[in-house]
Amino acid sequence: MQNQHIKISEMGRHVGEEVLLKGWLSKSRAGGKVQFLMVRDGSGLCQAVMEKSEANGELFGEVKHLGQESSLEVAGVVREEPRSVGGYELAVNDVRIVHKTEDYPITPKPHGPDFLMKNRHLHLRSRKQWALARVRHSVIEAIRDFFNNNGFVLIDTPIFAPAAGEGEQTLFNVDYFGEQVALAQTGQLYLEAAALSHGKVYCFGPTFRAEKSKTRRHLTEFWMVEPEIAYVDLDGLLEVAENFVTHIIQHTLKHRRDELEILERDTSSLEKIQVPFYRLSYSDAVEMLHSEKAQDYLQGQLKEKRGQLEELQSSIEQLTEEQKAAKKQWQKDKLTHQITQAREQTGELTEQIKNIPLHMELAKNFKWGKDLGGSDETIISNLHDRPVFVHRYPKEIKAFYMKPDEEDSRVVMNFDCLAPQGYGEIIGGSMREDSYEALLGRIRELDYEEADYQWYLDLRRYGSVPHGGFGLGVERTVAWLTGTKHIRETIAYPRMMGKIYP
RNA sequence: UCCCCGAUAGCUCAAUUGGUAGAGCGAGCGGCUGUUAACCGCUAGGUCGUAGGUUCGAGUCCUACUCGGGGAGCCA
Repeated sequence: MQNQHIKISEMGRHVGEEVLLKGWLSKSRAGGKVQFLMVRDGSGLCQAVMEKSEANGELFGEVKHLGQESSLEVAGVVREEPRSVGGYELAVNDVRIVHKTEDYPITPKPHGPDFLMKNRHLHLRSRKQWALARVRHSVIEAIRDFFNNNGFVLIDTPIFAPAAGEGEQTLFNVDYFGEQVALAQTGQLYLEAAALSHGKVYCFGPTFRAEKSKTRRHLTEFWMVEPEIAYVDLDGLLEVAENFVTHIIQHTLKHRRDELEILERDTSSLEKIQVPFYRLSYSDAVEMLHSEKAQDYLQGQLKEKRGQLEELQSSIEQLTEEQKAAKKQWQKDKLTHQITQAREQTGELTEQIKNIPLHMELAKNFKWGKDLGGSDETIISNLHDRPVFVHRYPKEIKAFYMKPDEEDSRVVMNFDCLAPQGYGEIIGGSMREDSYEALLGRIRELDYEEADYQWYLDLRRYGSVPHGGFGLGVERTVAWLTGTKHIRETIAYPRMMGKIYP
């Protein structure tokens, strides 16, 4: 074991050399005279091939009985091998067993989400979860780079917060030396204060929402980055936001190709994305929902889904035939599994088909003044091939600190950014009310506790300037970039309603 | 909070109209020189989520509860 220890990702540079890999056995296939060990070491995956010889007979037998996820060190010669993952493999000379694992719970077969979440601490080792974590890492790297390289100063805002930022019902309450405080839902108010010191600032950390939402888009603890800029207007904010999102995409595409491929993400829709994004006022969005175009789109969807359903049903019939004809038991089971899956998809499609007329009704009858629902957002984002900014929402459905539009006092100067392909809202932002009187009026109108907001009002007493900012949800962004259906896989230890272990 | 679906072996799932619990994978043992969800043979593995009810008889029907999945509302 004198060989140089290298990472699997570096194997291409060591062809023909004797090296040492240190890692874990992710899978193995044993033959009588040769066995294939799939080794992972955190940097990648490598097939190590061990041939039985007179000298290594005992070791060969021992390695053969190693359980999945045993940890080991493997010495051998790197060689090119097109049949192997990554194009290289290791011809094994020696193996040192570090730890023998027995009965590893997660097998290379399908598992249910509940089981995987209960074994999240082990699930993190699986290939897709590994890839997902690395994409997340790069997304966060891109976020930090963008702000650090564009003159923003990082400000860490508190997690114990005395007053509600928005929506008082969704707070997690904490006992703070006998006083009831809440876990922060946003750092924004504190950030506004800091923006008046530095001009451009951002905060980045976890935020907490006690929303009782059990959907694929919600967590109770999620990471949000929030920039805040002094002397900016709404157009300026939109420009920052679109440059920011584009930077994240390009950075990820540049550094995480392999991971996106493991995740089977079709990157072509991401490659296309460039500035400027579409800009649509709320009022125009409402009109779009009422338009022929929206109805046509939904009709098209209906037709497409029905086609898919028919296709699925005929494939189920075919699979059933095949299953009857299958001789081997394992073939039958494989087909049974496929049929089960197809049936599940059928159920999903049927549900979607059932919902489309409902969505058509919702869109057609959408009343100005209401908030956009999930289906409305999906319609709007799917009518565009790039992200869409929807701006200037009705004042009544938005937070107290948002600044009304001078040209139309019914709406505020805010915006949401809708990611394509129905991944929903990834950004929410606004211009902030900078007039003392107007802000105080709003606080009184909504019957908030005036005393709690004195420091916030101070910002309008002393050198108030036009300012604004936005927040981007990391998990939703990662879900979109990776094409992950459920947000719970985009963070190592998801916190959701009723889920706190491990 | 509301609506829909589900809970059977370690895992993924079967079990006809209610009639004494099955398979694959995984695990163990053996066989096989290159496997890509390998393959072949054998072995072990179960309080059918919990509690009650209907019935001669309940995994299957009914009620309540618990847990999970999907969605609505709300949101990033």
